[in-house]
Amino acid sequence: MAAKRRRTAQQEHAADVATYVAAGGEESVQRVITALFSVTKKLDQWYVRQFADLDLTQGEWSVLAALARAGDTCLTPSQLADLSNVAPSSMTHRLDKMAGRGLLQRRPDESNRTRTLVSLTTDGWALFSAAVRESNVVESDTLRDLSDTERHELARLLEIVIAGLDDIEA
Amino acid sequence: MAAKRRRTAQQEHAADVATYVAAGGEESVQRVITALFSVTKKLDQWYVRQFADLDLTQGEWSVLAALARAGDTCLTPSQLADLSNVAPSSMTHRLDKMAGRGLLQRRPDESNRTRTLVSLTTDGWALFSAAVRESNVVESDTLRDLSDTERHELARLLEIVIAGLDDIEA
DNA sequence: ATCGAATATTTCGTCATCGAAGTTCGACTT
DNA sequence: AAGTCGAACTTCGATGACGAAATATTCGAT
Repeated sequence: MAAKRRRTAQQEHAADVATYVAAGGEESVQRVITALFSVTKKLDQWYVRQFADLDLTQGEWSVLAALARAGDTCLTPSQLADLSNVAPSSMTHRLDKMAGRGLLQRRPDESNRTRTLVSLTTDGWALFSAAVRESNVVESDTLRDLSDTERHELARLLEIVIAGLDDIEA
Repeated sequence: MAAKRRRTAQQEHAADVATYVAAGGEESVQRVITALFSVTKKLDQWYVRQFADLDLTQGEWSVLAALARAGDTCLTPSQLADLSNVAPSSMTHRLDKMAGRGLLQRRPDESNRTRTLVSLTTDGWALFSAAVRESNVVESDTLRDLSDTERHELARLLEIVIAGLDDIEA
């Protein structure tokens, strides 16, 4: 039962923020960033479990999702490596395995033969869809205490952040 | 210049959400979750770069941060593995390395000699503090388009989510 | 008191990932 | 038109992470 916990997640979170502030972080920044990672960390744990049912690692999922988001457009191994936050050399073996399972296919780019074009197979799309519907369950649970208005507001604020992300690294 | 991009991050994000919804996800859920991971993914990229300056991998950072958040309380390797989202067996070598660098120390627990207690050294605390101040820079940049009121609201909404996290897995 | 189950840590074999070097191809220069 | 530079992908050696088994200690039951 939840009442047995000595410290609630809220108190835990507040203490963590205090630690980062004491070490030199700004309060208004750390409060948001720490909360962000608390949520995604829990989500990551659940993804590992759920994807195991589908014989899918997080690395494979990131490839699957990147290709699905690209829609009809084929992607190159380099692009997939970028989108998956992984070294290009790591993508070779990962694509080998996934192609072996029939999730995707590689074909040479006719217009530029140094490139390889990767696209999802029907099985790949089916697995993507299954994974989305599975993960939507825990994601929905995660947000269950937020009203529709609050979800909308949360999305709006995060989208403001996203809009500014690409201009920062310059 | 930002105007050169064909699709803005906003449009990209909207298209991604549409893909997940088409695959069977709920719109109000996917809009939030997708945005969440967009932000943390970019942050992760920056952390890798910044921590490289301090000779720190993300795995080592998670150990450092967990010990710092624990404050005076010592943690066991198992607890650190849980908090870092890695297998307990992976923690052994990681602690070996960090102890070798003088960042932390291991000592046997007198009251239960199957346990080992890990705590930060002065050097460990110093590195933690340096890392927090470094990462606060990009984190602050990330939130630069949000007003104080908006940051507060964003933190508030995320904290609602956090408060419900522990009751879900049951 | 002793035996058995449970917990905490480490060791070991295997696989994934990384960075660097190698290979092949396209683009640009002269 | 040949040569050089750069880009894309792969191969290779080394490091890190995982799961299963081994070791050591505690707790509970007979």
